[in-house]
Amino acid sequence: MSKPKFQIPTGMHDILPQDQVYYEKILETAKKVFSFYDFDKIDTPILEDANLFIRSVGQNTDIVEKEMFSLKTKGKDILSLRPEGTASIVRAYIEHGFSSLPQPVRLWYYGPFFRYERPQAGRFRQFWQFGIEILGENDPIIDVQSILTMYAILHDLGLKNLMVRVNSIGDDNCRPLYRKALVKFLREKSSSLCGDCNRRAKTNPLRVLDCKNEKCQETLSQAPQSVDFLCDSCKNHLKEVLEYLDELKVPYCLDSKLVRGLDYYTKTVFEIETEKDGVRSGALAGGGRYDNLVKMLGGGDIPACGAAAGVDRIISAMKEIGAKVSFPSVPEIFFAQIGPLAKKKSLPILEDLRRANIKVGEGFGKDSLKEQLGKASRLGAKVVIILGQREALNNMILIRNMQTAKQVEVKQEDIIKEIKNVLKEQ
RNA sequence: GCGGUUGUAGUGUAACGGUAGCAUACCAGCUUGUGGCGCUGUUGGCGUGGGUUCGACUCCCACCUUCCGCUCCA
Repeated sequence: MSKPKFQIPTGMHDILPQDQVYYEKILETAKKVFSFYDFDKIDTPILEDANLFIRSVGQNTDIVEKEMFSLKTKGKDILSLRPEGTASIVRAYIEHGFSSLPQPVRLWYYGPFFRYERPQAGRFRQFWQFGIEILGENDPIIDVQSILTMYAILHDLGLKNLMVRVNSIGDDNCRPLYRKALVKFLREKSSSLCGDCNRRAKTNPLRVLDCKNEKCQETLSQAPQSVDFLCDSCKNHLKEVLEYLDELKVPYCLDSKLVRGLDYYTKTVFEIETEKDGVRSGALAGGGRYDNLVKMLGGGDIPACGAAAGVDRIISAMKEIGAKVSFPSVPEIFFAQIGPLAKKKSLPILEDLRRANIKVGEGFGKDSLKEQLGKASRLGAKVVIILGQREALNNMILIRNMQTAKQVEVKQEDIIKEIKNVLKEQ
């Protein structure tokens, strides 16, 4: 009979113990910033009604067209593994009547997201994101707070050469005008654009601007720019955003070609990446304003703004620059036991140590003292406490200093006190 | 979805159309109450399925997987 062989599904990965420190470090850093800016945590389910994403992210986006993991329940509902966070949070905002809370409502989240794509650098089918949403306020300072919150976290993680790219894609008043002008331009230049661009010119013209093809970029450098078409209110909004950014001295640039692949954005859009000598990392975080989404999903006329960051990508960036993360502390104390009676008494003693908040390792499963001391040594323990048959009978216990190889015998009831003394001396 | 790339013990790596080595880790010993080393030994592998062949880890095909690029995004 052959052994069954299971493999992790495409694009998924195990987060092994040695990588957990990175995830913890990022979460911890993010939490500090979130707490300072008064964000509250929210968790939403990993599965949602597929239509929630189709409505919000957009029917014609790649995410919806080909990247959703969907399934049908026994009740015939179509559910999808969440491909992003904003839609669920807006749903929760509406469903729980958050509009009756003091506005704006500031929320943060952290968790796994899923997109059915071909895996490649910084891209997986299950990936981790943290993000924020600020709902119920349309002041441009909120946009800048979203940017700043993400920037601060990346900065605090030690990432260098961060660059914020900002753009405005207008609103329902002015975007159609821009779109029209762009389509006209694309049609005129269609012979000097690649096939992909021509296809996208029809389905989602704004995204032609993203094309990586050099020849297309050359042509597109003369394309109309969205900022030139903004209506007065959008223009002012952008102007204020940039003014706040100037005050902050955050490195940023206005990138007229920055458009995002989700349909719900209005006005401000942004991405944060690292950029050194013209080499760009690709987005580590991104977001923008979405003033129409709450209404689109059945809520009130609530403006909002948000951002999300890719944890896996941040980790690659951290590893590239050799960012320091602290590894979990190894126990300084090791417990060794000899003989059946001592072994029986060992668990209660360990419990006493745990209650006294003393971290201690053990070598149960290895019964020879030699092996246990070997393990203690390899772990780097400074002190080993030894309970043998003799000590167990006399209610005594040995404390061995691993550096000096000296050991003393103390009463079992004094073990906590004695250990604390020894640790103090270290 | 398209293009390229990858697949040999847990990990890292060899070789060959004819019985798969090496290193490291793990486990067990080195006489049973005292140290990381050392020595000895054991366990464990050709991604899957077909085809060619007397014989395939090796050649061919398909699929799966890995990584990279396109698409797109975090």
